[in-house]
Amino acid sequence: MPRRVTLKEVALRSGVSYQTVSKVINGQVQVAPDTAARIWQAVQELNYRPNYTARSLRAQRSFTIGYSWRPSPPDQANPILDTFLQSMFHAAEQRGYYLLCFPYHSETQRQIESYRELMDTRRVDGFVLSGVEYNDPRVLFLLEQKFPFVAFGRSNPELRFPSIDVDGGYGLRLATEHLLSQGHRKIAALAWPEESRVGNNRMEGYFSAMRAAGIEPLAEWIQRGEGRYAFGYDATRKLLALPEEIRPTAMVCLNDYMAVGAVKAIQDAGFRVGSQIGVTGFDDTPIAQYLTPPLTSVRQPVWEIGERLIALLLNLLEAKDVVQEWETILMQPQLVIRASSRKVDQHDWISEEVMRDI
Amino acid sequence: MPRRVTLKEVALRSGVSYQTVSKVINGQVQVAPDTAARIWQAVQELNYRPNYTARSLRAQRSFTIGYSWRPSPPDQANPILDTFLQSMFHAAEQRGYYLLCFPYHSETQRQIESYRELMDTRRVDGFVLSGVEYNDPRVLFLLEQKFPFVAFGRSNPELRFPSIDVDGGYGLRLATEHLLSQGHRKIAALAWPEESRVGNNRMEGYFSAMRAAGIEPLAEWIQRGEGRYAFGYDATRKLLALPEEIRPTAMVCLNDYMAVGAVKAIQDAGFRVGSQIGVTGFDDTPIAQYLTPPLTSVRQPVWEIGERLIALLLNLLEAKDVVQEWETILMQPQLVIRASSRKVDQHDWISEEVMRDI
DNA sequence: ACTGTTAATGCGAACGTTCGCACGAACGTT
DNA sequence: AACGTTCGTGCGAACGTTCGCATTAACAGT
Repeated sequence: MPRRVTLKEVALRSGVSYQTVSKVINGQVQVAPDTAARIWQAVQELNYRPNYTARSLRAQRSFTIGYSWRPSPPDQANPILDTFLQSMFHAAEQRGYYLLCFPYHSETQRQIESYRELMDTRRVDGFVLSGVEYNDPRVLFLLEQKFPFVAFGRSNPELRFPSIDVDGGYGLRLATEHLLSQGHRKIAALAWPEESRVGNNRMEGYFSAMRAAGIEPLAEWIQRGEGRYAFGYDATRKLLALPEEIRPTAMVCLNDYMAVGAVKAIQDAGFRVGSQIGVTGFDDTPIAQYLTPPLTSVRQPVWEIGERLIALLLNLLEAKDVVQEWETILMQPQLVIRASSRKVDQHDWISEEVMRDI
Repeated sequence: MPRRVTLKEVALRSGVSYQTVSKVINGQVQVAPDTAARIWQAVQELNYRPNYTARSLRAQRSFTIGYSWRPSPPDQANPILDTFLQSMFHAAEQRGYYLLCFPYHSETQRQIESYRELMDTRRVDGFVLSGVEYNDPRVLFLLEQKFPFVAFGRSNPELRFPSIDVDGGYGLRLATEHLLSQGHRKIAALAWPEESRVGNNRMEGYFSAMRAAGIEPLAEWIQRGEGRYAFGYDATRKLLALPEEIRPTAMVCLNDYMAVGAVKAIQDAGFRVGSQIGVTGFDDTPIAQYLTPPLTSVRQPVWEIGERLIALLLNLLEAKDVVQEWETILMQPQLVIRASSRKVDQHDWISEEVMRDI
């Protein structure tokens, strides 16, 4: 590990004071052309780079952003994590920042302690939050401390902070309208518990699309539970056991895992997914397109969200004075239509799939 | 954003010099009991925390570890990323370190530049690498610069650096032996190109298990290509088109995506997966257990790998003097047996699955 | 009472930057 | 020739720590 080159060494070599070197490098002053040339040459030859720590100490800024997220259970991977992280790294790097990632603690006390530690020791200049919920303790804490942050997701409407969210309602409206267009009228929904902010946003789209089509969803059609495979399977069995006249012929699911469970339950009950019973998921999990049948799902513009979150935060950090009023930026997801929601016959989508692969 | 509390303010409040406060906090000197009490009280009251940047500048260490990884294509998510990152964050936090994550650039020049930037500016004390290959440019660069790092994965045997790898050969041996135990003799392999170091390690397990059973694998059985769904599908069609006497009745796949493609091809060809043709994957992708039939796969001890990598690196950083000779630590994966490789009849595993879900 | 030892604390310097101000030289203006 | 301006450069200080050494006070041993 070669010893570091400092400003003083560059200065010595180019025959000026080290402060002058600093100013030339940062373009803060005009110097004689040959002085500048000597300095730049020395910088090249010695391969000088300013020590980030010293610069931070002086500037009282760390040029670092903190990010932590709730890990997904091992059987239910987060399909957007990789893309989301990379998009933030890229956006940050372009403006000279890096992301510091730190562990997620589930106990509130311990969690807040992590954030406090990083801000009090001045390791980070701001935070990115994700998965915020109603009365999120991190949001309350950071607002109280007046520490800069942005969030992926909304919280209580009265809490004002810069955030970006996917318009989940729009996504579910797309899915519901698509199923309606396939001729379905009795459409069920596999949803999350009522405390879920994200879940409620998405369900609004389902309700509004149904009502716009003149259909009032029955209470029996709304199944709420943990968003997992097992719940999707069980809930769908219940739905299929309803009397013929109110038995759903399609279902929208708030995530892909529930949808996969639903597909399995439908197949086990002897129905055909797509041609008989339509199913849509949410998230467009990587495996969704490889399922049998391929799953229709809602895809979020993840890369763009990451980029815009970082831009938002850095503008906040670098703004001198302005105190803004912040609104949530809503981004529109996209419906990826595959065979699980289309009323084409089974042979049809199989050959299509085969053709694409050959 | 409340202004920071410094050592001097604590000193003022407790009536000693700020240097003494520093020493007491770091436990470097013995002081009179009441002095210590006054200092600790002031620390409490003012909620003092040492400025990390100043400490780093003085210590010439950043207490930060850099990590970057090749992003997975959006249709083929990395199933272990979340767990791997969290395990490293936790291990690092316990010893007062954090992880700085930075973008992955595919052009070698640009990529090395990222590493150089972080080490030259002293932003990180060391790196974690993953997915290293033969003659990995990052490895060569860091070795040449004598900059501390550890790696997840092996490179050329003559390059010595601390690393941990999964014994992929062992994993494939387990899978192959399991298929042999189910009565299969003609077992094919869906593999990566010959340049793949990881692929070759895994294939050794296949070859050794086959030969130990007295079977010399036919060249036709080894299909090499990109580890994706489409390749798995195509390669399996070719395998199934072989003449009856050498047509494989089972196949091991070097990852789950190829295995999913293989399953589809087998089903399209009218065979039953599991009871007729056995399939195993690798990685235990989260969705593997929800497929039809559930996929037998090889699971890596990801959490432990992350923890041990960090421990290895921190020991390296904090070791005063010792120059060690480093060997690769091999960790053993685990075979998760599901219906895709078992010769039970179809009804059998369906009811088993249903029972678990109810 | 004087010295030697130990315990408790203070002081100055350093880590590598950036920033504001001052200083001298060169230049054009009256 | 004297005077303001501009240009190019240097100097001292500061950011908040930690570290080694110096200093003082207290105390025991002769």
